[in-house]
Amino acid sequence: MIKLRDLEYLTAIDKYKHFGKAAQSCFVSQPTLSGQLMKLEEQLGLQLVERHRRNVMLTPAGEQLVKEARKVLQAAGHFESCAKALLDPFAGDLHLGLIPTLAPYLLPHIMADLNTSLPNINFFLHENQTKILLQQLDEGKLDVLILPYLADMDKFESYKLFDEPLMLATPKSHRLANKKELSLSDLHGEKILTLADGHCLKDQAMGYCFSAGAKEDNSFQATSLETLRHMVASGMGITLLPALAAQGNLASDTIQYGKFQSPVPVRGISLVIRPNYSRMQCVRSIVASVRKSLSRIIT
Amino acid sequence: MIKLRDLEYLTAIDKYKHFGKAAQSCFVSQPTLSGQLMKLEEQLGLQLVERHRRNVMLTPAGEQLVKEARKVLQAAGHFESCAKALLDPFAGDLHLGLIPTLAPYLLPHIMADLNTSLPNINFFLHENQTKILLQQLDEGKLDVLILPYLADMDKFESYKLFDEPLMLATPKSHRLANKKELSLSDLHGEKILTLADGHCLKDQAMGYCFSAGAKEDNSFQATSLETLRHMVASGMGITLLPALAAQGNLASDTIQYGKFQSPVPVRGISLVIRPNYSRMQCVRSIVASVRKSLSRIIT
DNA sequence: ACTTAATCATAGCTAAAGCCTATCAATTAA
DNA sequence: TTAATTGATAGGCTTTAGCTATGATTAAGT
Repeated sequence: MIKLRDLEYLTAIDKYKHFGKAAQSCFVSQPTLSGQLMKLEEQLGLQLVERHRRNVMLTPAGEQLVKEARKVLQAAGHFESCAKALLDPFAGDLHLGLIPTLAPYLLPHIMADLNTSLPNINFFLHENQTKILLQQLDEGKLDVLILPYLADMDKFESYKLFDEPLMLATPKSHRLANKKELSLSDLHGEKILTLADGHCLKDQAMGYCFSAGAKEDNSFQATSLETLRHMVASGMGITLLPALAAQGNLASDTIQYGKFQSPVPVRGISLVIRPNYSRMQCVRSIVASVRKSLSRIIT
Repeated sequence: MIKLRDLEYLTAIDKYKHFGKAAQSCFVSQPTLSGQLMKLEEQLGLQLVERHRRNVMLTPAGEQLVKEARKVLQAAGHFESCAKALLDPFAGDLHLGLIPTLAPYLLPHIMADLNTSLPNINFFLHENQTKILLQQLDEGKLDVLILPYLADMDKFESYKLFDEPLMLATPKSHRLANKKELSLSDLHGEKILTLADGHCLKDQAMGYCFSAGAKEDNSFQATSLETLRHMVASGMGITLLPALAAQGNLASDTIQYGKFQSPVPVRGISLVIRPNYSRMQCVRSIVASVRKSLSRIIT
């Protein structure tokens, strides 16, 4: 295998036509350059340099190979400068995965801050259900997920970002619409509208509801939170909505959003990465940025 | 300095996503590849590979640098294949220098054979006076000279090709035109037309003439053998012409070419190269080819 | 749950290679 | 003839790329 150093020696000889000066330019002794060049010639099986006391010159083969050598060294130099440019741990592309019940409500609150604190990171956003996100994270297609951390994700590493309260969404006409001091136990006997299977929010929300004695309304399953919200708005039933989705008074004329008193049902939103993920500095910045953004919103 | 071997390891990891298999493809042990890759990462200051038991993947930086690495390796490969192509000692360009009193008369006799015996050599022909040719040979602008070898060329290496007799060129009307058993001493008292200074033929021819008691006609100096021939043809005088220039019966209706009896005046034509010239095999072929070509012409 | 297999990292060693200083040999210039 | 220049040679030192053996961790199978 050719060595890059030898190619440097060769180009230096071509430049200086003098072993001593060429060696000096390579910061080695003259015997070193002399010896290595001879080895290279032996290795290639052809003479590259014509040696005379007064006059060193390249053979035709040497001339031609110097051109090739320069190309190789140029490519190697590009490799190194490329590596140097990549040294900035706060630069490059980053693929961020979020679940559908979080992305549209969270992103408006965090992206501005993220782009400010990590100006050289290009965020690519991916919206999918938990299972798919985890698989893509594992495959390396995604770098970072933001989703509720569950026990079965213990092969990954997670950083808690915030707890998102679940709020009760009711039609204005509903009996719970104007109740103060709302508690989970108030759900007893209610039928709850839910999302379709696969959305982790469904499992979490129904977990709270079951334990409170409420039941799932099996007559319909919404494919998105917005569908769910519209169903509540049109009086079809009640549901639990994450705080961020309830915020902003969407359909506030027809829907009442109620806060639960303690124990407040929440879903814990975490940032999830592969263990050994290479850009930990970046991850720490993201965690800090999102926490800061959220602290202004979730009390 | 980056090492090409490390770049091979990196691309192998990219290909196999598996240290053991990548190492096998590079014909090294797994710990070797593992260690070298870690060194590379440390050297660049950035992580290239995300290591998991089940799943090895490149970091974004790694992905990008693998592309650069491939370019470097491709250039290196081209260097080596280029070297292999140059291995053939009987291929490539060769710059051949000849003097003006030889080139037009010798080349027709030798080029066909040279091109046959060295089909992959591209001969570039250069016609100049001895002094210039020697300087260009020394500078490496020329590879091989064909000219009369003189004592002051002892810093070069020479191979005798043939002895070219010098013939007497006279107008048909000249007193020596029809003389049989021509001898140098017959030149006694004659005035000899000569070439301009700088042509080595002038010095050689006049050397023979002086020692025979002839003198130089200072009224004119020809700049080429053809001019000289025309001057003889038009009755302006006599001169010595090299046999190859006299051959072919040029202007044979007006000029008589006479052979000298022994001692025959000759100029010894040699092939001259730099000592240590890299393509000796080629030189030997040229010498052999020219000698063979000439043996058919000069008796 | 325990065992086995797979896989990458670590430790310790060896051999080769690159580099150095000192010196030689050959040439050129004074 | 002498001194200076220049590339090659000799011998030794240090680094490093490579190996084998082993450890640690995870995935999978019984």
